[in-house]
Amino acid sequence: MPPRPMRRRTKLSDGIVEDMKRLIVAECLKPGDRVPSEPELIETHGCSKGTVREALKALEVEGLVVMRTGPGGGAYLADAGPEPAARMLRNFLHFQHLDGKGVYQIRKIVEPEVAAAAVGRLSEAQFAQLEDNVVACSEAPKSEEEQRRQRILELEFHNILADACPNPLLAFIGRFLNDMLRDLVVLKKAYVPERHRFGECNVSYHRLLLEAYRQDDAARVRAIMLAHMHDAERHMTALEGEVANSFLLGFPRP
Amino acid sequence: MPPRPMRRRTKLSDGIVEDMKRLIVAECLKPGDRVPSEPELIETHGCSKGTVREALKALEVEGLVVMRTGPGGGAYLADAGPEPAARMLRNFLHFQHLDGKGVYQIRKIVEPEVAAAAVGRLSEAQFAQLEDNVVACSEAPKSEEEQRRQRILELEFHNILADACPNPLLAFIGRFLNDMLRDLVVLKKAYVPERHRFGECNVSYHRLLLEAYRQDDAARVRAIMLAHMHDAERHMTALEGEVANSFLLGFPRP
DNA sequence: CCCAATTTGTTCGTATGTATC
DNA sequence: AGATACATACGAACAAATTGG
Repeated sequence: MPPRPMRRRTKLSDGIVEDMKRLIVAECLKPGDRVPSEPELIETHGCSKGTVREALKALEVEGLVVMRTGPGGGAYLADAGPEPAARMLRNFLHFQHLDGKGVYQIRKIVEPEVAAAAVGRLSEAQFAQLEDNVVACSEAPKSEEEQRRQRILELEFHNILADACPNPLLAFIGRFLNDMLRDLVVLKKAYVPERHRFGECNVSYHRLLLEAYRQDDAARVRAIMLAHMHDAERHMTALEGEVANSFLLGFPRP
Repeated sequence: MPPRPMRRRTKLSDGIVEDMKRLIVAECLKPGDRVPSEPELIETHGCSKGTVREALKALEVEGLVVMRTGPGGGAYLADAGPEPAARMLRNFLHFQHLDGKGVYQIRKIVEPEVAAAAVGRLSEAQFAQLEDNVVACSEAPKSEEEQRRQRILELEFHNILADACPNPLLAFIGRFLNDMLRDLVVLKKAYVPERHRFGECNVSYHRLLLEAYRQDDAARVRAIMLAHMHDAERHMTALEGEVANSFLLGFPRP
């Protein structure tokens, strides 16, 4: 009786992926650690090179490993950063429809929480970044392109706050929303004077936030951010024509 | 001048993945549509089977395509459900540390918003599901195992509300948090009588919610849910020993 | 700077399973 | 039932990249 007449329902490579994940948790592997190389996996799983390559590819797409060539190369555990999760979330939203109103429905509740959580956790370097950001956003834009870059800079202000947020999932959500808005802003041709007023409002809110942060006043930070979000939503919905419904390709990176 | 002497920096399969994504957005492909099959991709990209298989595998992991064997088989576009994004988010959180307190920090702001957004959008079938859920959770559990299943059922109550939430991203976050808590509950040995009181509190909140939903009272729904979350957090933190720090393996599906 | 070793990246040929007609 | 079309898997080879002597 042959040992392997068992009908297989799942793909071989999926089983290898499962085994690798189990190995990672079982051995408490940390980022930078080596995981079994192609020849080793071929031996341990008794399958061919192409199959283990598919499994490694899957883990690579999930952001769990990075592959390196050459001696000492192979698959190394990579701490899955936020990028793969954000990419999948964009894939998911590509087939849904999420408009600017939907983004702000979440942002209005998330950003105040992120901002409040960052109180007392801002390093001197981050304070400096925030101040630089405010002054850079205060300068009058000389061109439409410059105005667009300022708008992206304004979003960067919020990302700095997310950096200081100790809750990793909350920070992820905040950053994801910011990136989403950044994607929208490049695809939108807004009425320029209107956008100028928008920018002036934003930077004034940012100044107020900075002041409240210096006083470690969490309640005030939260209140200012909430007002900021309501105001931004108002501007956004006033400007918005339609929304980008293709998040599939990654965001344009500057 | 040959068309392809360009030095390649990225893997061949990654380029194919990019091309496929561009094709999807360019042709406005919808779920169920066919994408080029292995032989076609071999032809169009001038590479071998193994390479296109890696590319297809990557798209499969991202949840963008499903593969079918047999005649008429091949790669078909699948509307990327929430599962791949949730999986990646778990990968990400595996290397961070997120405790129950962190989960509830987000849940306290997300669930009231989800609940309020569901007001006026519950179908009759969903009302029936919610009512069935409440009565199922009202019965006194006869065993610890049954109590555990009731706790999972209570989370299902919130997932039904997320189903009725029209904001896809907000619903995703709510469901993700629920799944996370479901993962925690199976890994935790809680003090049984304490958990019993916990369950009674939960179901009474659910009853209040159901009542407010019948009256389409969004403000009351939001207020009840907020109180519910605060109460649940209190119970949770009282019960919690440690937290699962390995979300890598998928959630156990009942 | 080149050479050699090591490991991934890629190709081809072939065989098998599976679903459709 | 048989033929067809496609994914799945195996194995052997070669190419490219990286490291260290």
